[in-house]
Amino acid sequence: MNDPLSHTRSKTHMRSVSPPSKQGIAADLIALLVAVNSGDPRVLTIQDQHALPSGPFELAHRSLQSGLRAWVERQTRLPLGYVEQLYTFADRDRIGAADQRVISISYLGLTREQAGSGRHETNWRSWYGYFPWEDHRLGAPPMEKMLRAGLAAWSDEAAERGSRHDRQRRAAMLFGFDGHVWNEELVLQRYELLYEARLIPEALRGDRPSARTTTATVPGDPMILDHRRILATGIARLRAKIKYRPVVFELMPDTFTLLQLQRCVEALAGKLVHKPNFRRLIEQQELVEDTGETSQETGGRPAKLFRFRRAVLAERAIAGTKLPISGS
Amino acid sequence: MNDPLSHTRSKTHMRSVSPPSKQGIAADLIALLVAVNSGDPRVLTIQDQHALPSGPFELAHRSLQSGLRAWVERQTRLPLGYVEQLYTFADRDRIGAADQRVISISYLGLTREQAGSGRHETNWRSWYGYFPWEDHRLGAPPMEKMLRAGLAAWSDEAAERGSRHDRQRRAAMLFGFDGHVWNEELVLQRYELLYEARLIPEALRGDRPSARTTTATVPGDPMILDHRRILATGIARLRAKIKYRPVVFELMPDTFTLLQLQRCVEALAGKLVHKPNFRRLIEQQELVEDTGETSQETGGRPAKLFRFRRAVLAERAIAGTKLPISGS
DNA sequence: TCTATTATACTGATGTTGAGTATAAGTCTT
DNA sequence: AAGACTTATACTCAACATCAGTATAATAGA
Repeated sequence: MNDPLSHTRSKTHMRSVSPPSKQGIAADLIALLVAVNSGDPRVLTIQDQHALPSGPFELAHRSLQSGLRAWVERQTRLPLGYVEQLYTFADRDRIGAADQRVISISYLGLTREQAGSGRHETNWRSWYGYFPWEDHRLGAPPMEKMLRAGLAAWSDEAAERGSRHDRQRRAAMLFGFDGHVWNEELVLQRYELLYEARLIPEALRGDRPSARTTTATVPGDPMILDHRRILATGIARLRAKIKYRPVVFELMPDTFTLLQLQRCVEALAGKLVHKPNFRRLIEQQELVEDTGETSQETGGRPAKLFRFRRAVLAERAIAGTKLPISGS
Repeated sequence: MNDPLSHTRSKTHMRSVSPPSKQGIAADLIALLVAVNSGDPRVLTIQDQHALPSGPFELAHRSLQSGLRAWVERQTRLPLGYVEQLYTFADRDRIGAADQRVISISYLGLTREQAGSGRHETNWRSWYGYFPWEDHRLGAPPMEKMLRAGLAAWSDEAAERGSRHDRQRRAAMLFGFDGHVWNEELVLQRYELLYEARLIPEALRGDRPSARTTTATVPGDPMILDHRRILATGIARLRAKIKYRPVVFELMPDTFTLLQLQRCVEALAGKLVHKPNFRRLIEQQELVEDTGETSQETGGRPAKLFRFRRAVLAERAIAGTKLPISGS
């Protein structure tokens, strides 16, 4: 039998291992670091650049994740509790300039916002600054009217009646128009729809300057390259994950009240939850334990302070856990 | 602060865009193609090599996914319905040889097994040949005794009593020992535990020949590099996905009976489902429509032939769907 | 003392899920 | 041709989870 690792074999075979490409491709590790502060989910950006921090993947790194952990912790001194791979992108048309070619391997990391640590060129920004339409905690945001108008105009652009209907239906389903329910997990799909409808500044980058002003774009800060897409991917992933994995606690201080925990979940999910049900699930699943202390900074009756039961990470590192955010 | 990661730029900034690395890194696209045939979930391999087909990512490709689609469809002539990115690996210690460095971007594709199409150097193999312990359709497989013994021995190797207990607990939770429930989605975690316990041939590759024979490994065919890990990732993903997305139909012929559909789901999940409940959910969710025809090849009462209602892809491309496989 | 605010405990309706049973309509065996 | 066997299909019931609402407790501030 042939040695599958050898580089010298028949050309008619599908290859099991690639020989090193003639032209090497660069690989970047991109970090989406999330913290929650006073009801605001924030991401670490490079100051005034609207860019996510990134570093190259190098031969010295043992693995992708360890490479990421290494440079993030060294540069920011943030304690990275939870880290997971998000997605790998390499779209030629999505990075603005057509000549470079980079593979972007993005990671999501959860941490606590810490003042005065790490480099000062970095900044924590609310993710709703980039995605104002994703915050439904106070009901549909005011700017939704603009979204709706822009998407309606885009639908009307379609040539056939069938595809016009199709666009309308997709917009309605994703954004919860016309009696459709708002599903907070569809962050990426909504962003991609707006991109397709050219309501997102990033989508207009390839245009010639003369053509740029024809369409009005929607509120929400753009980012460099396809970083806003990575952010959308991360928000979607996190909103899905908090429902069945106890990852919220990575974002909480050591002790907290149940309302604080609830506010954190609501900040991430972008929608409010039913208080009694939230408490019931948290307690019934024994995710937290009483510290015996109380917090009087609530403005009302003092609240018990709880602490995450670290033991659950061992008990159900695997099996699962539920947070009460209505499924659909 | 020193930045050992940067080659060229100011030492005080985190970078937002990498300059092309001096030393290019090769990127491979690895395809995990799945089909189900007569109750057997199969993966496309390169003949006699126990390797997944792969191809290099090239500058000509518009995106990673389109690159993959292009060469898979060209080389195999398989209709790739559903394709999704699995994971990106680049672990130095997991590819056998320490000198090469490749980023592997793996994709999962669903298709129907077709005879005589494409290259003949390829082969469909049951995935349970690689993961015999994952098939619980007839209850726990006989080889589970070996697994259990091997894991027990590994637990006993631990120095402290605490880590001994920890190992035992992890093994029990993942494999469903001691009253723990079997969770079919934990394919990857189980594989990684066996790898850590050195019960998997792939884990012994770095060893010196003299040390190799000390441990007995567990049944199940090994694959080259870390391809078996990619397979584990794909099985896990698919087992999770069929529960809330109508992807099973990508694996079915145009018309089918409800029992055929059930057998397909069971083949993927590796466990049996309750027939009445399965039918109830399928019909109540209007995933299928009656063709008016019947199949008499059942051996009993003729069964109605159904067809997937393609409309649901538009209706809930997004919203979700449920298949009845007990959650935990 | 009254009011506003938050914490905490309980209740009922509704929906989902898991499991069991009964009947129908064919094939196969003798 | 009768009976056994196999598969299809329809229905029922209990357990449990989820959603929404209400009631009471304990603090701060007017």
